[in-house]
Amino acid sequence: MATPPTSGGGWPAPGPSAPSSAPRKERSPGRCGGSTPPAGRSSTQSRPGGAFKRPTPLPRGVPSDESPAGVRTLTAPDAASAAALVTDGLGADALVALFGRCTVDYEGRAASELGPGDRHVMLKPDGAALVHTDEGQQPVNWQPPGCEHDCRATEGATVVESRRTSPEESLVVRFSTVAHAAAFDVSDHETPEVIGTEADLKRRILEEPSLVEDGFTPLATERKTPAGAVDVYGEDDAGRTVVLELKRRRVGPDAVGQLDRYVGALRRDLHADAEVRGVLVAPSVTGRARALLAERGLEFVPLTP
Amino acid sequence: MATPPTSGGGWPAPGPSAPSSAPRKERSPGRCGGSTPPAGRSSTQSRPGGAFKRPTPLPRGVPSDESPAGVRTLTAPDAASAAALVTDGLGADALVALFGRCTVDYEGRAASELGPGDRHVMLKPDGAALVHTDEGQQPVNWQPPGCEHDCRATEGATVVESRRTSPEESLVVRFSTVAHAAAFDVSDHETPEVIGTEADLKRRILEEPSLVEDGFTPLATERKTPAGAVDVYGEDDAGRTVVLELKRRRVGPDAVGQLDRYVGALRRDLHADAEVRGVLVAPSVTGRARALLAERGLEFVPLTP
DNA sequence: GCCTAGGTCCCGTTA
DNA sequence: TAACGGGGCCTAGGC
Repeated sequence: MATPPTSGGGWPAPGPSAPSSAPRKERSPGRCGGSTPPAGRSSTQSRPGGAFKRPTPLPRGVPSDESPAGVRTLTAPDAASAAALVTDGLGADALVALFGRCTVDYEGRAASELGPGDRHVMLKPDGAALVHTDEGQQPVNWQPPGCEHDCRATEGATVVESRRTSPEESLVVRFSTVAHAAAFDVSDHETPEVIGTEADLKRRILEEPSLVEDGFTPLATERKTPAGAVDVYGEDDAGRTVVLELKRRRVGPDAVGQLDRYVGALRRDLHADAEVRGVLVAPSVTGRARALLAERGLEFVPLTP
Repeated sequence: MATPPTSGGGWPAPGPSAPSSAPRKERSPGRCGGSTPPAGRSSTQSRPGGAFKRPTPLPRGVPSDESPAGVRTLTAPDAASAAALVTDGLGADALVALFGRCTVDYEGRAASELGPGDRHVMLKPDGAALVHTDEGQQPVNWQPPGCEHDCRATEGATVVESRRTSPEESLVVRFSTVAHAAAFDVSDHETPEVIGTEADLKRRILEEPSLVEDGFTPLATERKTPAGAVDVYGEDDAGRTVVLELKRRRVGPDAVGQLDRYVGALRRDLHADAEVRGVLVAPSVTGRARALLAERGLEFVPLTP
C-alpha cells in the first residue's frame, strides 16, 4: 500500500497547495540549496504578532466514527502528506502535533542544536511551538506565541520552521520520518480559576489587617515608589509608615532585597523624619533571608494564602 | 461500526486489565462514589520519584504501513479503549497524548478549576503531565515529573489523574469525549548544545579578563560567601578585591541586589581594611538598575555572551 | 516598545 | 532534603 493510512478528515480537503488564509510571503529557498520538488511543497503562515483571534467559525466536517469533528490524523505519512496536513491544519487554526525522528536547531536570543531523536512537536495557531522529549515538564526547544509557522517537504524530510521578529528568532525542526501527525480543532473559552496566589494573600490582608499586626491600617496597594510599586502600603497604630511585601510561598534573599529597595526609596522620598517599617509577609523564610532581614532592620510575619 | 477505528498496534496488546509493571497500590475509590464498571477499569502507575530510567528495551512491533514501530493511536475511542491505550502506553514507557473535551482540576501548592474545553494532554513516562490549550507556550495546567499517572474509564468518562507527594499534589483531567489518543515510543538520548548562556560569558571572561578591565585577575569562580556563591572572584591591578556578577541578558534591579549582597558579605568577611568592588557584567542595564548601582557604589561593564 | 514582578514557575547543583 | 540562582525563562500589567 503506497498511500499512508489516514483517519479523520474533519475539514473540506483543500489539497496540499491550497493558499493559506494569511498573505503568502515569498521566501528564499532553505539551506538545502537545491530547488524543492513542487509535489512536496507546502507551507503556511500563522497570523503574525500577538493578535490571535479566530476570524470565523471553523469548518467542521460531519462527525462520524472514522472522521469525528475537528480531528485529522496521519500515521507514517510521507513528507509531502505530513506537510500538507500541517499546512492545512494551521490554515484552519488547528493545533497541530507531529511525532517522529527529528533534529532541532534554534537561533535567536541564544542558539542551540539537538541531534536526532524521537520527539513530540506541537504547533499552536497563536504561533507557539513546543518540542517535547519523554522527560521533563519543560520543552527541550520552543518558540513563544507570535511566530509564523511554516512546514514543507524537502528532499524527503518534513521541515517545520517557526520564526518571529523582535527578537529575530527561528526554530527549525527536521523530521527524517514522521511517525504520526494530527491536527486538532480546538475550542476553549475557559480560563482557569486559581486559588492560593499572591492576590489571594493580599485580599486576605485587606479584609483583616490585624493578620499582619494589631492596629495596622492599609492605605494603598501597588503604591508607586521610585524603586517600584509596593504590594501594600499603610501605617501602624503609632502612625509609622509600613510597607508590606507579600509572597505566596517560602521566600529567599531576593524577596528581602525587593522589600529593602522599597523601604529605602520611601525613606528617601518621604519627610526626613518619617519612620518607615518594612514587613515581609509569607508562609516562611529561609535562613539567609532571615539573616538579611535582621541586617536590614526589616520584619517578618508568617502568613499563608 | 461500534468499535472505534484504530491504527497502529506497535506493542503486543496486553489487554485493558494487564497488570502494570510497577507494584499496584490499592487506591480508594474516586470522587464518583459508585463502583466502577470492571469492563471500563484500567489503570497504571509510572515509576514514582525522580528515578526515571528505562529498565529494558521497549517492545516494538513489526513496522508496517499500518502499524509503524512505536506508535499506537485511536480516533474517537470509547472511554474504556482510551483508558486501555493510556495504561498500556505508560506501562511501556511511552509518551501518551490525549485530545478531546475535558475539565481539569488541580490541587496542591495552589488549586485551580478549569471548565469544559478542547485540550491536548500529554503524559510523560517520567511522571510529568501537561494540559495545553490552543494558546500560549505554557500549559494551562500541569504536573511536574515524579508523578504517578493513573487512567481509568468511569461512567463513560476517561479520567486521568497524576499525583505526587511532597508536596502532595493531584491533577485530574476528565474527558467527556476523547477525540484522539496516541502512545509514542520515544527514544531520545540527545542533549541540546546551547550557546549564549551565562556559562559562556564566564568562560569568555576567564579567557580574556581584560574584557572586564585592564589588570583584572580572576582568582576563583563560584567562591562561597555567607550570602551565596559569587560568579567570579578576583582582584584589580591595585590589589583590591573584585566581585563579578554575570548576566546573559539585560538586567534589572534584582541583579543589583544580588551583587550588593555578595559585596556586603565579603566586606564583612574580609579584613576590615579590605576594599571590595562589585561589578555587574551584562549586555545592558535598565534605568532603575543603573540608579541602584550608583546608590550602592557598584559598577557596570557592558558585555554580551 | 520597555520595565517590573509573579509563577502550582522548572531546573540543576550543592551543602 | 532544602536552598539558592539561572532561564532562549513565560506571562500579565503599566507606562
